Amino acid sequence: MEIETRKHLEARAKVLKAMAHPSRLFMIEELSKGERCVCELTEMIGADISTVSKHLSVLKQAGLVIDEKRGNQVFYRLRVPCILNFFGCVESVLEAQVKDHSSHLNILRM
Amino acid sequence: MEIETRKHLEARAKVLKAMAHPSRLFMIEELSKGERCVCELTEMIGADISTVSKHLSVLKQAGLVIDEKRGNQVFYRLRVPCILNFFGCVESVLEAQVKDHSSHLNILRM
DNA sequence: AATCTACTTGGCTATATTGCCAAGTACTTA
DNA sequence: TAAGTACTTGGCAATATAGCCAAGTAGATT
Repeated sequence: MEIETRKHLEARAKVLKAMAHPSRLFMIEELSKGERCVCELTEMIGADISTVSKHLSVLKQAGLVIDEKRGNQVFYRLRVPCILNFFGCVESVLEAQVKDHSSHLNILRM
Repeated sequence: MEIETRKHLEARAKVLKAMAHPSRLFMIEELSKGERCVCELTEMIGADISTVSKHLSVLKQAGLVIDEKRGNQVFYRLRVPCILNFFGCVESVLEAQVKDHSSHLNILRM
């Protein structure tokens, strides 16, 4: 495999990896509705604020969100709006799994 | 956060996590062109066959691929064709990063 | 200035992931 | 049946991730 290909794959993997956590997915969904401060996300997620802050920093490192300090709060927002379309496909993977599961059940029923 | 929401987020995170590795992204791309046996993928990736086999098993667990044994080879193929559209958005994240980087350079130039 | 609120960062432990080698399975061919 | 090919699985060491607490920073309030 070429070195360029590998670098490109690594860059894409980094973005996906950043999204690949339940709390971070939640944040992305929530931020798709508009900007949120760390304290709002913390309350919704119900983890320690330091944990939430670190998750947000992962999203920021991956280029998915932008932060802006206003007063003593820090607001985060999505940097790329299309992120959400993303989930359509993830859903179809999950639906295919459900389908397979039920067809297994059908086989058992026969 | 509700328990249902959390479960759903975990399911989606699992799919993304399975994709979030350079070699596995490569496999997905390659499989989008058609089925491939483990040995073909192994040669392209250049890792140990056991490593490649384990990566494929991660993709399978996540419901992204299906395997079929024919003779003494095992062929893998994508289970959900839309996976590739996925990457359009990842690309736009990466492009946004490049843009930001170059605007930083512009600032330095001023 | 002292205190409060909202965060970030360091440090730690527990847990998960990665990738290799070695060993096992399952077909195929000699 | 013996040996080869194509895989999968177990086991291990190195590395990365997750989440909490404690400590630090920065702006707001008293």
